[in-house]
Amino acid sequence: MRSHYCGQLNETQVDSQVELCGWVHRRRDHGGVIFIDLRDREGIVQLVFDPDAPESFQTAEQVRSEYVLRVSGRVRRRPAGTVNADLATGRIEVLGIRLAILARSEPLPFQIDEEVEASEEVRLRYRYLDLRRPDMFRRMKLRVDVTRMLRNYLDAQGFLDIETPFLTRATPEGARDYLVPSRTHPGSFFALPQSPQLFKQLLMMSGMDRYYQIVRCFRDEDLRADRQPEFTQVDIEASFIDEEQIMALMEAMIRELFAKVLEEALPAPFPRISHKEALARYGIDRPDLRIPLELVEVSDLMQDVEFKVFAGPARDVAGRVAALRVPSGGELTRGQIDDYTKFVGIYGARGLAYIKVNQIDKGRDGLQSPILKFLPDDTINTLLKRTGAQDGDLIFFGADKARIVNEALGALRVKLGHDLGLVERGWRPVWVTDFPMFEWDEKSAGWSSLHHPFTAPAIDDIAQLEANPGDALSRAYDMVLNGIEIGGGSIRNHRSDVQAGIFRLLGIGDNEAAEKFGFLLEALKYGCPPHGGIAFGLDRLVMLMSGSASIRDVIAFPKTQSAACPLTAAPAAVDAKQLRELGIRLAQPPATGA
RNA sequence: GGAGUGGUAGUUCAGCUGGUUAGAAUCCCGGCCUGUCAAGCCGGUGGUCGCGGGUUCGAGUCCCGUCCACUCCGCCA
Repeated sequence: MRSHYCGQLNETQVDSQVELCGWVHRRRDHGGVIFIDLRDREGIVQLVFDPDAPESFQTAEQVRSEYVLRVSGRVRRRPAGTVNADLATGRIEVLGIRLAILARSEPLPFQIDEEVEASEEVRLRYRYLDLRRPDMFRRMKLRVDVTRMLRNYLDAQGFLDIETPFLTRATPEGARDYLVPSRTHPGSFFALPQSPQLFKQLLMMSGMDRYYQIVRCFRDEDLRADRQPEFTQVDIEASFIDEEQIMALMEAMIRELFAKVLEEALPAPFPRISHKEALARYGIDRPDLRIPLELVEVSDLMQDVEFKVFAGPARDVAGRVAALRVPSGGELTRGQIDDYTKFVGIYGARGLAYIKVNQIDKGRDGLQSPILKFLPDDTINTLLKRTGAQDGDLIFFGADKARIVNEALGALRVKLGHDLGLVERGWRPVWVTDFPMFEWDEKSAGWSSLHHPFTAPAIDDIAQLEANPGDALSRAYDMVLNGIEIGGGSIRNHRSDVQAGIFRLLGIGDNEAAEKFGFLLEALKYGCPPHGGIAFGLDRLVMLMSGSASIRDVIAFPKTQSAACPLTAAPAAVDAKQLRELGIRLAQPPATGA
């Protein structure tokens, strides 16, 4: 039916007969000559029809946008002066000899490849049309290139692609599960996996040694631009390996990925930063190193100042006072500063103090700020020195609980970086290590895992761990690229006593642990190799690599922010019969509509 | 659960402080046109102003509620 893809044609086919199939991208009817841009996934080529071939010319007159055509014709060089430099096939055209309309098309709800993009709402409703756009095809193709390269790498390293169940059991901790009712066990439910975590660990206990899977995961939590209810992980686990070996293997994989797919060189090795240092310098555990701004610790300078807003948090062990120097920030208007104050309010900050640095060699008189009168000279001098302030700068301050200061100034740092055009070009990967094992959860008044409950602690003395859970570090590591966490993993607990101790610390009683994780604790007793792994967010990785603003743009059929599919109108009510078979009765009648 | 932005022709948008018959571009339809490539020129069709209520002599515009989309906070081991 077809001899070439439209986009593959070039001058080497001149004078040869070709057969093409594709969609009518555009049609230009000059009365006596008709041009049709024929599009397939590989590109666009111009067809020409003239009245010398009356049959095909008459058919071409009927053709409309997005009709599906099959054409036989002769490739020829375009006449002088009519070459289109914007088109890959612009030096040639195909003189149409025979033309068949394979399918007609009604006018589309939106135009393909228009510079004015349709709204995402419309694009998702007609996703199959949206995917016809060359931009979207390129993204899907990039995703294919990425997964192929990752598979090749992992295969070459001896990792085995092994499938794990989608119908599994709900786990306490972690995200809300998507549940699937069991017909054969009325009243019981499967859960869709949040990740294949436990299965991949069990595979290590099975002696598979090295496992990987490119696998769908499900989490019933609220959505974001980089979060979908179903998403894809590159899930990896290996036995008899420590964190150094895993990290070396994985950053080599990502380096090779960027080198082969994007022809971009990533640093070797990736820089590393401890969780503690990341919070201190960037206020966040996934720093975007493209932004040159850093938080500066000034708690020690503010403990005895008159200004209570600073002195209070400075003296509080859980508090923090930090500064953020904005180069040339003196140019910010009062209105802009008000907007940034409003911005940090989102993160719970109650204000945003600042000092304008007009002329640094004039000391106090060269500065401008409502808080200046509260600060003694030596505090000001140390502050200026420590922040490296220069004439024309502005220094923002955050003072509150450390968590609020970090989140507010961390987010402000990123926002300022973008607003002021300070974001460096390129790729800045970083490993974040030395995470705390646990964090205190105010709501449940208990410890919870920062990573997940199967992560090994840096010390394997359970008594020591239980004595000071807040100080314990874990053997977890996150790979962060340009401020986005693209992967995270850890060395796991391979001793049942350590694992059981961690469950106790997390407030999971022995009975509950036995019921929910008994199979894991049991498996740990039968010769579990030391093991660890990592999981990459494939969607986020491809989003970054394609320069997309949302993972929806790299998923063929994504959900909206309310976790619905505009194309299929899922989720939807089901027949009463289906519910009866599952032993389910609805507490509320389904909302009627559609 | 919360904050913000948006919802007007098939599509992308404009519509001021409430005031006549809601506009533009594009798409679509018809006509002209033999070298265009976002072809051009002439003409035409196309509207539940998201939905419901309220204020008013009068609502696309103001108020209340609600739905949808997007961004963010919470949430996401």
